[in-house]
Amino acid sequence: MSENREPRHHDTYNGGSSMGFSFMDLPSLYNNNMATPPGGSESQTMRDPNGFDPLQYISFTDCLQSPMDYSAISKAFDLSCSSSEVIGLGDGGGGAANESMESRGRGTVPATPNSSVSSSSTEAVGEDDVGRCKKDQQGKGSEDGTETAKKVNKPRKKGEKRQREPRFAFMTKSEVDHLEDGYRWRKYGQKAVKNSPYPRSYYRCTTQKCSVKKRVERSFQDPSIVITTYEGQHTHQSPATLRGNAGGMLAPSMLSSAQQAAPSFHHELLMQYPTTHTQGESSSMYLQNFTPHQQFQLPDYGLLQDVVPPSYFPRQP
DNA sequence: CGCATTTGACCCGCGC
DNA sequence: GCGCGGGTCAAATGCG
Repeated sequence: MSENREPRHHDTYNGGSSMGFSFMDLPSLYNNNMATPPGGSESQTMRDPNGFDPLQYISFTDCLQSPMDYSAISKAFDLSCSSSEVIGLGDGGGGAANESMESRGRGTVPATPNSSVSSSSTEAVGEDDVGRCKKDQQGKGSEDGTETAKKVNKPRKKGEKRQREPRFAFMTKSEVDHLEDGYRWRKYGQKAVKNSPYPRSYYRCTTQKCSVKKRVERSFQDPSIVITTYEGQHTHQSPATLRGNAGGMLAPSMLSSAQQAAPSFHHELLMQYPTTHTQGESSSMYLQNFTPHQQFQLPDYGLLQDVVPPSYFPRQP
């Protein structure tokens, strides 16, 4: 079927400003609007009058490149936040994160290189596949034929919670849902998102042994914004990188120039925030002081609320 | 023909 | 315990 499978709803683009601002607008955006974190008395971190250094922003391809190292990411964020708006919070394990956000004076960003993964992943990496093995087992187990009704049944050990890989989410302003990041992805699912007209798509890296997944969702508040959440770490190099950046992929090294020229890169990275998300509790690193531009005020944040605590979004009166 | 996408069904965790 | 929502599977289908 060639019907446009992606409910793009161009008509709902909030006309004025689709593609209205770019990378370079971010700093001013922050400086202007992010002074008062919701729920917080006031912020202090965001002064960077002219200090926006694009190079301090890592691209998502950066993050995904090769053995993605979340500690590196956290460092990168450390960089960013020291100069502006993104703050990595030491995880502290689950619920502590929220608390620490509220209570702890920010600005001190504990460089906790391990924190992003420490809390949850002992075996998570590379083994998302609690589900995979289940399939094997199921395949063998269901040979008696009694399983017809249950296609998916997961012999997961009791008491063993599904392990979540560290997640890393980005907001990009893009016309296309599926951002070209140099890796090959296979779509394995799509779900309607509650309170949103836009579906969420689920992708998995097609490379063997690589269990990285990503979710792509369009903000219904601002349809021009795509929220991409990566989960897991690539165990390989980006195919596009290996091919010498063929295919129009944006290599990390190209980012800075991309910021200036945005060549064929039709999405603009607006925001990124790493997170480890362990089933039900966001933790570790949050975007802080994220007082979005009007455009980002999302009553229902979809994926965002998954990775960013609600208190980080402005409440609408 | 092989690979990617679509889509309905199913499982799981969580809140009530 | 039940219902809901999120996440995943896999058969069917489409496409190059």
